[in-house]
Amino acid sequence: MSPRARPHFCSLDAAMDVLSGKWKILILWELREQPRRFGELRRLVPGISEKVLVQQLRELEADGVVSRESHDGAQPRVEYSLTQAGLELTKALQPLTDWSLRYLVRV
Amino acid sequence: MSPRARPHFCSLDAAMDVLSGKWKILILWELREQPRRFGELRRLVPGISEKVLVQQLRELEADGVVSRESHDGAQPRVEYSLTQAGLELTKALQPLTDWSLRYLVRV
DNA sequence: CTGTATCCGATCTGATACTG
DNA sequence: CAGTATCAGATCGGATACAG
Repeated sequence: MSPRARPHFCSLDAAMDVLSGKWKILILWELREQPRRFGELRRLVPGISEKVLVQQLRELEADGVVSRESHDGAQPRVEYSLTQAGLELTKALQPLTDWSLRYLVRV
Repeated sequence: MSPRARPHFCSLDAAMDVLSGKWKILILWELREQPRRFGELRRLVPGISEKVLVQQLRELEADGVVSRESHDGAQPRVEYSLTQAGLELTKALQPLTDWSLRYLVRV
């Protein structure tokens, strides 16, 4: 769950908490241009288990960066997308990506 | 240690790895304006154990964002400071802090 | 003062099987 | 299709004692 039990020492700490989780960055990345269905995300994030995918999506949703929309019919169909906050978050991460390219070299 | 065993999927992922650790953000914050001695950091980061402080400092050092300088005499004396990469990293985190203030409200 | 060495519990992640 | 349930393994962080 998020906010996780841990207290925050500063606002940056709180933001990091939103991103803490092995796959969250990748999930946000896959949602950056369009909504994705659960099954799509499972394919786009190779190696993640269903349990963990659901869990990380729930946390991102609880933190207000992802929204979940369920269109149900004969076949269940659920779409996940970035909220405004989520979109702004991906933008706020750009300098960090640049820093990484400059100083970490390795990818 | 860092880079930790985990493979990275993108450069942002690599940057997040540098910051992953319960106290690293706080340690970087305390080093942002001046070098600090081990004992100072222990006091400035309340609640951290010596073991974990050393560990996180070693990882930050391995990732090239913190440098350690040992001036030894009768009393051991060690100073930690930000490298150029570390300083740039703190700057790259500013938009994330702003995002947090705008969208998370809580601190 | 600046660390090491242990041990332990909490948390996180993964594999697998199953359900509406 | 979109999840839940369960169990196990790995990793992380914390407490404490001790050392150079």
